[in-house]
Amino acid sequence: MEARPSTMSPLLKIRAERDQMSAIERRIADFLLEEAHLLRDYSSQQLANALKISQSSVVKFSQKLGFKGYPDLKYSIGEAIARGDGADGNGGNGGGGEPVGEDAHSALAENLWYIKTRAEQETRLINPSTGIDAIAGVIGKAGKVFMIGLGEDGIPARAFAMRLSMLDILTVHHFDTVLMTASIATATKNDVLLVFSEHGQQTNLCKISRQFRERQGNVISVTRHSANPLRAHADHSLLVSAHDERAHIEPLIYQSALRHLLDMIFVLLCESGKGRLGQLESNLDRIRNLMEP
Amino acid sequence: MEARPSTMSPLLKIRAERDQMSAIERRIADFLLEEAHLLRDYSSQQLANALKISQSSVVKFSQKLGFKGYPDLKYSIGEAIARGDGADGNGGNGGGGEPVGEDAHSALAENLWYIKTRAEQETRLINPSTGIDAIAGVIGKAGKVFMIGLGEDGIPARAFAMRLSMLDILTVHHFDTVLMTASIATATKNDVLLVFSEHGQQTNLCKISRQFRERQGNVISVTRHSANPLRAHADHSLLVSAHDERAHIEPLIYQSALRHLLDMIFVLLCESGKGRLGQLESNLDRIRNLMEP
DNA sequence: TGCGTGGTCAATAATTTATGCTTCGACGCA
DNA sequence: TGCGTCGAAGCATAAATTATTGACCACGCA
Repeated sequence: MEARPSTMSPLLKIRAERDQMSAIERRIADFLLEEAHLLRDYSSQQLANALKISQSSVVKFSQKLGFKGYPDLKYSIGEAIARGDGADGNGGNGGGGEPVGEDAHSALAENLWYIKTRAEQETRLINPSTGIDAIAGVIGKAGKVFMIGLGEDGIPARAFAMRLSMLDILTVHHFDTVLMTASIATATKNDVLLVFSEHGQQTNLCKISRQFRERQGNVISVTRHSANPLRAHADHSLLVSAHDERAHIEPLIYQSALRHLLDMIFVLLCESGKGRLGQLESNLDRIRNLMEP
Repeated sequence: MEARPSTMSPLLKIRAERDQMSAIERRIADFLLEEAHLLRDYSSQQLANALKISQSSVVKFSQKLGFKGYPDLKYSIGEAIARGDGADGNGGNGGGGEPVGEDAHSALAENLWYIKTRAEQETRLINPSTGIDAIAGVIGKAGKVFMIGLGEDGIPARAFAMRLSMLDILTVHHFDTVLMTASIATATKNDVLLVFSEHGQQTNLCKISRQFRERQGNVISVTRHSANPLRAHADHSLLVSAHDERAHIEPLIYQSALRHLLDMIFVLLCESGKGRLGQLESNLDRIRNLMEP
């Protein structure tokens, strides 16, 4: 049993999991995020009353998050508030110790980076390290790696595909379900399919995943941390948590957090020995030769 | 009755009152002052056992100090510890930075993020905000925006192109110098060309830039912060600073810093009024419609 | 010695939390 | 469409924790 949700702010964790929650759980989560400071005088029963739900739901909520029970959650949130963590949006710069930028641009840049940092932390929390290892292992041992991502999801897919190619991992990348359907006809047991889809709702991608699994391939989904059919069809899944109320900001931080996750896996692959780094070096050399002279 | 012992740290209060306490109370006080961090997993009964006293003494102790009861005291001490208050005497980690992650993965992830953060800061420093404004202005007013980037440089180019399209900015993106050469035949005065090239050494890209300028277009180079020919041929330039001795890491942070820079520009464009956000919204809606039903 | 006071504890009442069981609704699959 | 499975929510209740009560003891003082 996991003793406690790491040393990280429980509020961060709650935000991270929020998407994957049921309606009632979300009610609790929102209350905690908004009104955390009121929690001190709330018993689980009172909290349940305030939200018009049953007391047991509150307890189960706490346990699902990895706390021993409601009092443990409450205690932990108390700590977080005292620390100035989370909750207030971007408020008192609590953690980083960065000096505040003097001009508008610096402020904007810092703020954006701060949000990205939070998303990265949330994302880290929801991807168990055993899962990441497993995924790195599967990719490292794969025969062929197939990748697909539509629209904006195609970008990280392509970036990751390039990276893998540099490690001499045979990678096939498509922007297109039709081409991909054709490609996976050649898939066999040791192959891997990475499916990128922020919301995981495309039925076409689900179909492709199913076909791929019928051929004994390993499917890895890469989606937002929400319940979604794509994830359900996958052997492994990578999850991303990234939130901002502004619709034009959210995609930026989604991509940033995802990128970091993939970077992690790339680094793990690089450092998994087996001369990966040597392969990378020689590929870089060849590219340099091609470009410069 | 005093609802709560003011806002003063409970540990201070305990120390203050310690001298006027009975022997047993003093036992409790000392334990709390010394071992406050253990309190989290102690119920009033357990604490009593540990001190070989009765549970009711613990409760009465709490109430005497002005707390509603034992849980209230416990909560309050939890806050105090989180705040770094009193107790530990030597001030521990000075109150600054983040706690170090517990497992290898967290450490790796945090370290990588730290390096990215540094690169972002460096990058911010070398791009004058006037330059960024100018570039955002040029793009915002452009007729067509052309983009090119070869190999890995194609990825941020493509990502940025997608973003601009969402703002109803007409964008043409190529991975290929040949196609690009053809495309820019249509370029005119208000058009913009963004050239992505980490090292800025490709002569083909320089040529394209030159041709583009001959047609009165605006050329923006996106390169590393080094003296390079591409930059020399551009009207504006975006610069990226990203360093790491490990060859497999450096590209990651280069991309990250670059991405952030482009994100900044995107946000500036979004917030430059003129109904940009509205356009973005409606584009997002249309995409959602296309994907889901 | 006898009395009042303050402190402690064991027993128990009250409250709070955790769990088992049941029902309900969503979803995948045939 | 219908069926089976699964998870989520609530109710009832068991378990635990916490708060209170009253008895007992030690001590100071008249």
